[in-house]
Amino acid sequence: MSRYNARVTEPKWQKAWDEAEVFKAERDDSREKYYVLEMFPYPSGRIHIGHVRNYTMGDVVARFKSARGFNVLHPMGWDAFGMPAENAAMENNTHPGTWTYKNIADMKEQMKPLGFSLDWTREFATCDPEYYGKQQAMFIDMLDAGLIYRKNAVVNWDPVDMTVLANEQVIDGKGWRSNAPVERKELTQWFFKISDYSDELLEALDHLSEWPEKVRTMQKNWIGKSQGLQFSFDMNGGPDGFDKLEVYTTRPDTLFGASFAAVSADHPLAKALESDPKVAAFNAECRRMGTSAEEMEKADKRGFDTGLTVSHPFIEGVELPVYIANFILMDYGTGAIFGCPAHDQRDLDFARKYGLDVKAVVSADGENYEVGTVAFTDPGTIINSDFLNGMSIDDAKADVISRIEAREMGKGVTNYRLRDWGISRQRYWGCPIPVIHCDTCGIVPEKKENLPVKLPDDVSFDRPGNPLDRHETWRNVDCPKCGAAAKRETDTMDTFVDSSWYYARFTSPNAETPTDLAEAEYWMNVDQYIGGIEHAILHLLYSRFFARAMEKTGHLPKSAIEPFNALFTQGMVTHEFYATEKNNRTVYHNPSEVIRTAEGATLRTTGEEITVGPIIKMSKSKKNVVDPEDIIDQYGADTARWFVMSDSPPERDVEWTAAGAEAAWKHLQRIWRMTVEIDEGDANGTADDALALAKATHRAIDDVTKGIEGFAFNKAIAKLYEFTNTLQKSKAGKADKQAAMQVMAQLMQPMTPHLAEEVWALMGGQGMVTTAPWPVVDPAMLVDDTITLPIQINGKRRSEIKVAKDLPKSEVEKLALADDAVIRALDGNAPKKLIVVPGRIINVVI
RNA sequence: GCGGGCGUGGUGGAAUAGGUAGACACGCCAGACUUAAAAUCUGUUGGCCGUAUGGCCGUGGGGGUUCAAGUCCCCCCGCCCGCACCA
Repeated sequence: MSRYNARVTEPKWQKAWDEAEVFKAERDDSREKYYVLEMFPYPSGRIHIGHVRNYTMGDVVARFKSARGFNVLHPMGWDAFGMPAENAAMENNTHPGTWTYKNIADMKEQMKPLGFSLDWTREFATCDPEYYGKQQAMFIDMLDAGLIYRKNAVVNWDPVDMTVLANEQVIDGKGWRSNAPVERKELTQWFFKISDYSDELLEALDHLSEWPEKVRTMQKNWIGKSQGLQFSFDMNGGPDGFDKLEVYTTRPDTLFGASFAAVSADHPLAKALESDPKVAAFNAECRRMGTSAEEMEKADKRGFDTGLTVSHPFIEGVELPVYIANFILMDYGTGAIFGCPAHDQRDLDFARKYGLDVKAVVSADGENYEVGTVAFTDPGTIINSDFLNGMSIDDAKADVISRIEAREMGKGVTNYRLRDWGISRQRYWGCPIPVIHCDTCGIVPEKKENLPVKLPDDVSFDRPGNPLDRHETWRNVDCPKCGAAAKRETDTMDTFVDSSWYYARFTSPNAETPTDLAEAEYWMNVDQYIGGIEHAILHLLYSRFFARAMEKTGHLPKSAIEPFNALFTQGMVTHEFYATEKNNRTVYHNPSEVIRTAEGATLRTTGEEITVGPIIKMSKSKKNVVDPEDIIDQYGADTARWFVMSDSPPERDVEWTAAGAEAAWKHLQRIWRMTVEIDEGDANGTADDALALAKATHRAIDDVTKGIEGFAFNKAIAKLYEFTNTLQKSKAGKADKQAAMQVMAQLMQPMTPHLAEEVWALMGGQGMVTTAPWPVVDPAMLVDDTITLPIQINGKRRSEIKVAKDLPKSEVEKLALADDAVIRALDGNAPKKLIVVPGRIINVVI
């Protein structure tokens, strides 16, 4: 019996597809298009089994839609700018570009054998000058359109390396290389005005019906629309220019419970008080935390009593102390708050720590009570609040706002948590911001005909900091406007900018302009976008904004402002990890170095005992990565593809196990064996068997189609297993089995295209299965005349009866009461209740 | 800390709209084939009690609604993702 040899078969079919150019996408206005896109990878150098899963999902959809007659666009490219290239440059003394393009070549080499239906003619990398030059052109247009501006913002500053650090490079408040405590430093930075679109981005979420609810909720919360009150307290004893303190609150109803006011350490007031060394020291301490919100919120609540007070607007003679506090974000609201400890947990923690009053002003039952360690944040009635007493929270909010407005102390405002998008990066390996700073003309965009502003190649990474800053010939240019000596902007763009429009570039990857509107009109939107849940907020929100900004500047049609029609977020691939201890240091081992048994694990080379760690996301640092190349070498691409699609639902994490891969391989071998057996098999069979097989075939078509359409690939595969079992046991004749096996090949094609081609060819299929139309289900073949109804007695399943599909309810009741188990249970009595759910279940209540 | 999600046999998981919990697969066990092993095929397999008909218990834990709860409601626990300069 011939064994299926993936190593020979897979390259053969890949060559055939290439030669027939079956995956090349071309605009054809007479055909309906379908655009499938997986989030493009960062070229780290190795593909990862997580990539295989991501791209296989996209490939299944692409191949399925293609079989369904759509004109499919399924492109691939590289998210190629970013810090790892610079880190590699520092470590290995290579140029980031050399490193990146080598990685791209390596990864492409690893992806090709997987047989994805990708149109490689559209490939690009975001670090190609042809790509980032178009991005610069759009930057200039967006600057003209008022979508970009400059303002001061804080960055993590490493005082030893004299460089800006990313949040992930700050570890416990220290620089990752220098180990020096980081400082917060203000720099003038470039921003996209995403906040202009806060409300629109929020409203439009409601129409993204094919996005996961959880992603929409996360974005909604991120945008964080709130109705609140912005008003000024009169301040007592403040420094010059600080006779007022402006605060923002979403709980004006709790104003009578206020017991303190607090400002951020970055607030102008806090800075103005820094002549006091104690204030300066406290502020410096707060600023030592790095810039991430997470760090600030996790830190112990701490405050500094400034000795200043503010007057309560409604309670004569009451003054509240003003603190500088480490948990107030300067970026949200006004950077200053009033604290009502009874009804906000952070304020309560703070108040308990500093011995401030805690007065309940909202009560569930209208009665007064003592607040313990948990703030009361539920709805209720206002108490202890003078003219607000007895009101609901909403009425009290409205009342306080109107009174404050009447006294001209402030006003009700709509506030958003969403901040403008800071895109300045003080780094080399990114898209240069195409502007020039001229002493006379100010900020002048580069002339479009001079684009791209290319990154200079002659740079060194032997010292920290941005090489562009010290590159004199690159930096010193003539002002495009007046011709005087001027300086180029040395900040480059956040890599999120690169990934905010690549989907649009794929529709016309060689256009002289950023997009070709006719192509964009035809191919946009992305019909199915697939990627990791970790991108739920930033990448997806930025892309939604950027599409709008592109539309405003004429680079996308109006119809494409919401670029992703459907979104699917897939889970990670996980694996247990292996560790040994050496000299008190943990050493991690790759799964390929390990012999794993049911009891434990040993090192392949030395037989040393190994600790088996929990199942976690595959990561380089824990070395628990499985190399797809090894899997392909051992079993072939189809096995890898089949395995990552089977078992786990795609939105959930999947654990890579050697046993699972082995099982996938066995199944594919079994399919091939069956194919050969059918080919060599008996022509004779009965009509009954033929009908049963045909029914099973149509059942399989229906199930697999629904499975793929619903992104339930694991269920589609389970149905294919069932169909395989049925087909193997079938006594139908050769022609009938061949027909069934052809359908099997068609249904398997999206998952295991190479094997499917081979099966299709041997079973006499016309042409390639990759280009064959999807099989059509005959609904008449799905119908069964009789159904089995379970009988419950008091809610527990005790028996079952077979009845005709459309037997009337009264007849079903009679049959149920005649059932042995029911007669026994009733013991001559009448049932209390008899519930018949047609087609579903019978429940006899005794 | 805040926001979002997930939790079902030994394992991965299935279960339209509240209606048979455990489809399908792995593993285990038993059998067939084989000198033997591998491969393959067949069968069994949630736990406990029972020779058996059968009974009880079971979807992270606790409570509730219902004729009926994995599914709905309340409380709790554990794990994962994000938190704006990682990509």
